[in-house]
Amino acid sequence: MLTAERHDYILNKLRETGIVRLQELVNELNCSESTIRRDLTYLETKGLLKRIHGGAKRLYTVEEELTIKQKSVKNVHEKQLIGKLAASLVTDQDVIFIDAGTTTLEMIQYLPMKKDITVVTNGIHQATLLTDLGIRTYLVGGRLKNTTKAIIGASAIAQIRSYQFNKCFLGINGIDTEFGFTTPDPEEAAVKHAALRQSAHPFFLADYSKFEKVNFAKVCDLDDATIITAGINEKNRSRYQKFTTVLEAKE
Amino acid sequence: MLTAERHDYILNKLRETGIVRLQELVNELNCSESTIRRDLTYLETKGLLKRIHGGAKRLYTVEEELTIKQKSVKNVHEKQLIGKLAASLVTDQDVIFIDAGTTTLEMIQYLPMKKDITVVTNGIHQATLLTDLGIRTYLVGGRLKNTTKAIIGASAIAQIRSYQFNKCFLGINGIDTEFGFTTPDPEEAAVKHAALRQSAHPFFLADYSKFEKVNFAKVCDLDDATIITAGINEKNRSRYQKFTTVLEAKE
DNA sequence: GTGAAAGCGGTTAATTTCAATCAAAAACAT
DNA sequence: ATGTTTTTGATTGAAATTAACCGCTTTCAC
Repeated sequence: MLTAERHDYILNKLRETGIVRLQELVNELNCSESTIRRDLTYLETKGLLKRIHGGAKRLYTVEEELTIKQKSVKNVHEKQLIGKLAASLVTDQDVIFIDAGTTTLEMIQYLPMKKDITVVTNGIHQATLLTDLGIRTYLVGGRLKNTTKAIIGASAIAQIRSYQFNKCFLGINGIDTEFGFTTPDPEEAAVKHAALRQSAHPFFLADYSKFEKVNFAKVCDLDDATIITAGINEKNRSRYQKFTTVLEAKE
Repeated sequence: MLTAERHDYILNKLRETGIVRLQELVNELNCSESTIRRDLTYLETKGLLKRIHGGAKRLYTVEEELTIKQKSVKNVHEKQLIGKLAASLVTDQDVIFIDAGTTTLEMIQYLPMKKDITVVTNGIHQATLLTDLGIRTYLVGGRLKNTTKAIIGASAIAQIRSYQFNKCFLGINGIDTEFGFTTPDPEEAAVKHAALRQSAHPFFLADYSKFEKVNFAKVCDLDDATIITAGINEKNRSRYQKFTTVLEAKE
């Protein structure tokens, strides 16, 4: 039994049942407790499951319980640096897409210097803030997702397809050399993908915690977009620069 | 039975029934009283439920947030009465449109009793509140108007035209026997008109201060929709009842 | 009121699960 | 074949989880 085989087995079982017991896995996979423990620990560092006493569970439910406000507390400083750098890339006359999410929210406050821009967004909070700042704002229509306050669904994607953007700024949950850019919700991934395809210059905004993580739904490959980050360690910087452009925001 | 499994079970049951009894859980989960007690205590510290004598209940953070938002609004009491009456007109399986504006906002808090409804809205605040209450919500896309946080424009109208509503609930600024329903912004009037045309039963929500007023842009004639109001005086009631149905909300 | 029943929090001891360590086994490169 | 790295399985004491028990408070019927 190969390591990767066990990992697949565990993830598949998790996807079906939502929860797995360590002892069950020991029986079903015919290996020792230690091995399963190691597997679970590894898969947790990759962000693919959540370990619990006696086994592991899918983190989709956990993801839901975190509200936007709780999330926005994390890595605020890095996100502000990223936001500042991202906003500096926007020039006059630009038509840009800004994704829902906490990281992209940070860039909006730095936008007003750019007098004449048009912004399309699928985030409620983004839209509110943008109009408050007097920026010409279009909100994409469609179904509203409760947890992230993002507009998703076929209608949203159809609308995005009818626009052309100079740049788009997307949030992302996981960045991995093998699996590319990933996010937990397939519908959100589809929206991001649509925006990306309509953009001349697509950017992903991601603080250091997003690297070496994999989520359920893939948006695109690493070389399809530029990464804007901050607080990244030396190892990850050199590793990911081989695959795509990595812009690092500093003080 | 793993800890996390029990927690999920408890929270799900709570979400459905609103209240759980400790002894019920002991039977259903096959574990001791102490264990359930510990679970409930833990979940309470996490802010996921409220312990009560004999079990636990769901907590409504949403209602508390409501009271904060309501402060800067005029004629709150009348608007609440109107909102309650309007919500009572919504039945299971309905697909309804709710307009942007403060009056329509009041009706949303009374909606959750209606289990299975779908709501389309052009108001940012409406959309946020609706999803918080767990109602299936679609936001119309288009340009976002700064002052009222309403979505307007050709794209919004085109989207509304692609839906069919059982009912629509619209706010309005002026009601007059001669000029009908009017509002200051022609673009908002156009959105209201579009929603009205797609609805089997259109309603206008208006407190007493809106009668005998005329604004710039006309939405439709008096007999095109039903009026839901409160605090109206005797003279206006008899006058407007000649033209259309007037529902009056009382204590 | 009064007593019985139900519910409460805290303590305890037994059991299960955990992380860390180490040595054997397997895979790999030279 | 030899040495090196990776993977695995067994063992350990520590930590977490559990059911059962205790004395106390609340609730309810009479």
